[in-house]
Amino acid sequence: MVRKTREDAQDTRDRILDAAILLFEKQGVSKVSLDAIARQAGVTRGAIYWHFQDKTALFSAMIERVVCPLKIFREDNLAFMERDPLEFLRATTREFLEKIAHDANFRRIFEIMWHKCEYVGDMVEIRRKYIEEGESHIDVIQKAFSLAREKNQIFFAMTPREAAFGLVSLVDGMIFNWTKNHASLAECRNWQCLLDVFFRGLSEQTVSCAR
Amino acid sequence: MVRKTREDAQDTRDRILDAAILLFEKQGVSKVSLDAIARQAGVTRGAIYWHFQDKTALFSAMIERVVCPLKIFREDNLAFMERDPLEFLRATTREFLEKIAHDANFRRIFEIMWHKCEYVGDMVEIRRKYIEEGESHIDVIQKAFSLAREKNQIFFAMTPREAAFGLVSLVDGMIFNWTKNHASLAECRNWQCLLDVFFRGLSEQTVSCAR
DNA sequence: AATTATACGTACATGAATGTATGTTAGCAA
DNA sequence: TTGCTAACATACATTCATGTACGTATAATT
Repeated sequence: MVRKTREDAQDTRDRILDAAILLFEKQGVSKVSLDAIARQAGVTRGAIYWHFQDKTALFSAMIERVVCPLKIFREDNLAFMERDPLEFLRATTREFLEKIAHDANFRRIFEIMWHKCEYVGDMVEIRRKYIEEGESHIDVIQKAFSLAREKNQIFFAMTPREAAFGLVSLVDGMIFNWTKNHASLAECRNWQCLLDVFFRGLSEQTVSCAR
Repeated sequence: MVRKTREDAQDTRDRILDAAILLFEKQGVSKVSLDAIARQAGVTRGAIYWHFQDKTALFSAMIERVVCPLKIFREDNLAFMERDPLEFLRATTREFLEKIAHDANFRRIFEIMWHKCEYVGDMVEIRRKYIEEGESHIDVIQKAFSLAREKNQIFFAMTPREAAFGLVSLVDGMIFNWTKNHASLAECRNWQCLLDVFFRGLSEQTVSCAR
């Protein structure tokens, strides 16, 4: 048994990545050996070294497979931002949180990235590439806040940069505590309220009262 | 050279922990060998195994040394909470953030704990013990929110538990993004504003206007 | 049909980290 | 002053993960 068809090979690759998610979540990225991943996937290390250059590349591919199809900041979404930046902020944030809440594999990825991984060496670059640029890149949030204020959708005293930092921090913190222990997973059901708290608090009081 | 005095031994122990902080931050907890720590501290592995049972115990001691003298939730502070819960929340949060902002060694600990450490096995228990219970244990925050509402200091629609989760998430997220890349460290100068945003947004609008 | 490249499995060589066992010296108590 | 033990250093055994070289059979290509 060797030399599978292309689809079989793709399936093997996927099984390797699935096995990696499982083991990384259980034992942490650095403590999982390639042999353990191989055995979990029902193959040998040879298969892993065929599909991936090394453990880092495997990790990177694992992230990429889940993050890339998301594409929150794809082009049509950017058009959405131009049209209604405030709703864009709410919608993308909601979409992101909903995804984490309901997509188990997606949530596992974040559990790994936030709690079962050490960001040193190549890992720093990987995080920057897939998470910051792909998901919550603060520049986009900042621009949306800037536009929202220009369009008189919301008024706030701080800079758009600071507002963006605040929103990202709140969301990141929620996900962080959310994925930390599954116990608090249920409590986060009404993250919507907490987002409302942020946006309401961000608005100046005149606006808050006028509403 | 052997058999130092008791003070020398304590100094050796401290130097080992300092070396561990340095290397953990640079290379991540799991990638740092005990030999590397020993060499950085100017001793051998023998010294480490004398002072600590193993790497996990060393890590635990490293955290404990920095976290324990903090004691945000010590008894007099709990009395403070009973007296003025809302100010207690603001003050402890501020104290905590100030500490991280200005105490380099303290910040390094959090950089390690949030970005250079994998929480599996024993590490889960260590995090729970020193960080959750010692720093931002949500139960205390929750109780403060509950008291603040009883004393008519603040009105909010959600449960105290949810409010506490929100505050902890915001602070955690700020620290997370703060320690992630030192670039955003400067941006967090006005975290005070972001906390105001949260507390203002938390308040019902009637109160917000009345103020 | 023959060839070639693919998709792995197998085997080995290397290095590195851990734990422990044992040595050694100098403070400290009697 | 003599043990005794604290505070390490040294040495060794074991395990384990990695990388690579090589084998191999089959799908794809020609």
